[in-house]
This record gives sequence, C-alpha cells and structure tokens, in this order.
Amino acid sequence: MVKPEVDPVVQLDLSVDRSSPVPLYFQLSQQLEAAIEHGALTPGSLLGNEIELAARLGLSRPTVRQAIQSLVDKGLLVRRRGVGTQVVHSQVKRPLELSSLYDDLEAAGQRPATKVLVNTAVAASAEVAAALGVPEGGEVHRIERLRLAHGEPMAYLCNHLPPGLLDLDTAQLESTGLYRMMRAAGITLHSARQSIGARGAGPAEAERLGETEGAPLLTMRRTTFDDTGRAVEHGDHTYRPTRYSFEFQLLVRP
Amino acid sequence: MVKPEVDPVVQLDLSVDRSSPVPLYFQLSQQLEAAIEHGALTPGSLLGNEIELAARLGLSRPTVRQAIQSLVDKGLLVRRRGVGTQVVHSQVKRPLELSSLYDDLEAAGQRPATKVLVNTAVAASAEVAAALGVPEGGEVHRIERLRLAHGEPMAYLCNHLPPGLLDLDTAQLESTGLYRMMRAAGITLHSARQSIGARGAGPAEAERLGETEGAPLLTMRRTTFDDTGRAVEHGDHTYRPTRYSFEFQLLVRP
DNA sequence: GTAGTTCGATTGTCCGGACATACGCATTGA
DNA sequence: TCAATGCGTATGTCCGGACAATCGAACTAC
Repeated sequence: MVKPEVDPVVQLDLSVDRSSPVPLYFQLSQQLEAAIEHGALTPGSLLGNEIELAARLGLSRPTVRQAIQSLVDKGLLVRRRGVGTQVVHSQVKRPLELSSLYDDLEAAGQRPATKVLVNTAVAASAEVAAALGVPEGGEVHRIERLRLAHGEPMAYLCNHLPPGLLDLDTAQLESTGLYRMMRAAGITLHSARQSIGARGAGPAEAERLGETEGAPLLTMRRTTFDDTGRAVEHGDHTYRPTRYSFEFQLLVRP
Repeated sequence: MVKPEVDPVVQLDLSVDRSSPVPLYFQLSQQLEAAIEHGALTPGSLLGNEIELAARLGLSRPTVRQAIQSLVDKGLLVRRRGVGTQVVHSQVKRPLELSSLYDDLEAAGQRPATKVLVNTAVAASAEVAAALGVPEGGEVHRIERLRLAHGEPMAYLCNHLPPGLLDLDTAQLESTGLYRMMRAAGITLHSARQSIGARGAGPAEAERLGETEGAPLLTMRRTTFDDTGRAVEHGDHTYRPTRYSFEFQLLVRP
C-alpha cells in the first residue's frame, strides 16, 4: 500500500498595504517569493485557488493573477488548469541574466580587481564598426582591462564603445564594472547577442593571463543594445577556464 | 537644422476571428509579430495607443495589453509610459531557449548525424546521482553519442537519465535528438542548469573527436528538469571549438 | 473489474470601466 | 536665454464580473 502523498494546500499569512506606492500585485509576488525562498511554501505544495486567495487579501482576481504570473515567468510556480498552482520542486535559483563579470564576481564574494591597460579613442575596425553600427574607420572608444580575483588574472576584457556615449574615467573603470557605469549614465540595457567558444592561447594572450601558449581559453564575444536598439558596447573577452566558467539557468518558455 | 525624425505611428490592418478557438490576444500578438518580422512595422515606429487599437479591433484594452505584453516579454516591443509602445530597433532574433544541439544543427541546415557509442544501464556515480536525485550506485541509464556534421565529428555527448523514464531505442537516438524523444514521451521540460567551460583534450577525448591531445575543447554540463522539478537528464558534452560555439541572445528582465 | 461518463474544481480568456502616474511639449515666468 | 510650470497623452494599476476549457476523481454501466 502506497501512501497517498497528496500535495498540501498551504495557508500562510499574506497582507498588502494599500497606502504603499508599491503596486499590490508586486507586494504579493514578493511575499510569495519570499515564502518560497524561506521555505514556508514547500516545493510541490498547492497555492490555493485564486478566487479564495483574492478574497482573503481583499484583492481582485486579476491582481492576484498578475502576482502569480510574474512568479510563473520566473520559473518558481507552475499553473495547471483544473488542478491549481504549485511551487516548482526547487532547483530554480536565477534564470540567466545579462550579467556583468564584475557583478558576478562580487556576488560570489571574490572582491574583483580591475587593471585598465588601454583606455583611448581608436579608429573602428571592420568588425567593430559593423557591431556598433558606426562607419568603418570612424572613431570609437577602446578599453582593455585585466580582471583579477585574489590577485590572480582571471580574464582579459577588450571592449569598444560608440563615441561620446559615456565618460570613461579610468579610475572609475578600475573601481566598478562597465555595465554599472552605463546604467548610472541612464542607459537602459535591453538585450545582447553573445557567442561563447574556446581556442588556444596565442603568445600575447598567454603572457597577459599568465598561461602558457596554446593553453585552452574560454572566449566570449558580446554586443549589447539599449532599449532603443542602439548598440552600446561590443566586447571580446577571454577567460582562464581553470578560474572561470559560465554558469546559468534557463527556462523553457511555454 | 536637423530634421525632426519623428517616429511614425503605423496604421496596419489587423483583424481577429472571434469564431476561432485561438485566443484573441494570441491572434493579435501573432499578427503583430508577423508585421514586425515582415517589415510592415519598422523599428522605432510607434504602435498607436492601446485604447484606440482596442476600439479599432473591437477588443477590450486588457486583451490588447495581453497581446502587447507577450511581445514585450519577447523583446520585440518597448513600452514607455506617456509616450507609447514602439518596435525595438531590431537586432533581436530569438532569446535564448533551452535548445538541443540536434535542433540547432538542423535549423542551420547542417543535417546532423548521430552515432550511438553506448546505450546501457549503469550504476550511478556520485556526481550523476546527486544531479539526478537518485541513490549513489543505483541504476541509471547512460548514453554516449558522437554528433557529426558533414561527416566530421563535432561533439561528444554523454548523458545520464533516471531509470524507466524513457524507452531509449538506439535507432531512434540516431535519427533524432534526445529532447525530442522526451517531449514526445509527454515530458514537459521546464528548466536547466548549465555550465559552460573549456579544457584541454585528454587522450581518449582527442581520439574520439579527431583532435590532438591537449587541443582546446568547449565543454557544457547540464541538468534538465521537468515541470514537477524532477531531474530528467544530466549531460556532459564536449565540443570542438573550431566547429561549434554557443550563440544566443539574452534579454534584460525589467 | 473495467471502461466510459458525469461533475466539481480551478485556471484561462475576455469584458468595460476607473483612477494613478509618468513623459514630452508648450507655455509662462525670471 | 533659460528654467519652472502646467497640460495632454499614453501606459500602469486595479476592480468586479462572466463564461469557457481542462483536469481529476467519483460515479455509473457493462
């Protein structure tokens, strides 16, 4: 005889503050997310039907649905018609974001350091010009940086930016990441095209990263666009694979 | 004197079929997406306000909003309060999906071929057991495959699956991809954790892929989960970086 | 006992309206 | 000339309700 093993319907105390400027659906989704993170909502448990949940909170169903939908989009919940909404059996941490290496390292507690090697205006090569949408040979800004963690070189970052987009202060580049500077300048990052590959290190690369010639390197080429579709950055990065790999989670879009 | 360069408001003929079982918001979003793809809606152009659009189509605003929102989520449109909704300046093709190598190659017109090297039950190693959530030493299914394109080896794929999940027919594995077989078996893929790195080829690997020992290889380790949170597959793949790289687009989630 | 049917539960879709909020632009004022 | 103000417009949020579609389980009939 097998036990029924019925998924429990969880009752937790939720509340919303109508005087707050924070949208109600957002307050609710945050509380639900916190409950999942915190363990109050265990994986597999049912959330209880929307109608009753709305009544209990004094909200309308559309508002509750909006809150739930945002968590479904994050991969934390699954809805099934005729069944209910249940918490995904964990494993989900963070879907892939357009992350900066700097932020990633900092989040991992690695205290990243940056050494700016080059920070100057140059004529755009054919590839850079095509990526940034500027005329070939036109002026673009070139940055070469070495990213270190625990004093050891971890990655070599070569970026090109369209002229006049950002005030690229070397000191600032060494103390924070490029993406942060862009966001601080009011640029709304929207999307990026990436290509991740591998190749053997050339002599100069090997020297820069403290590897031997021919050693395997992880490479990433990326062009980033803001919400107007303008290319705001093109990067060519090489990573030491013994020190860094790309970790991410992806969701199947339904 | 600079030209005004005002983004035009586009008028295109849209229509919905109320007798169709296809949801109205979906009909609309598909037509809008087609118009963008086709060029009828040019990048930067405004979509016209929701109220009027709803009136013109005989729909309610929530329905129109739902259609627009789905395209915003895909990165095709951007909404600005007080301004309007406009088409993103292209560059956006497809956000990253949980893709199978087989499908990727087929979409690229490469006519992939698969050679199954191993297809048998084995005892789970510690790593595989942890990834699949089965007891260490318990039975799991192991598949080793060689993926070829144009007759050349491109990748070596080693996968482990929980026992009894799928009927793993060797002939079928050679004629299609693993993900397709899973979907056909009624498994709803939900999310995956991936790690992409690089390393030098060992002797056996080099032999299998036709590379020399120590040659740089691109590696991908992935665990895939279905919508109940159950791990359905754990893979350890190595790619020849001269033949393959990971290309994808990502969106910043707002 | 097994297969088919009915039925309750729950989410999916859609409506029509209301007010709040933020952006861009024109007007106004110093 | 330039900054502050006000206004129109568009999206953002929220409501309350209605019906449809689907799933699972209990029920019925064979």
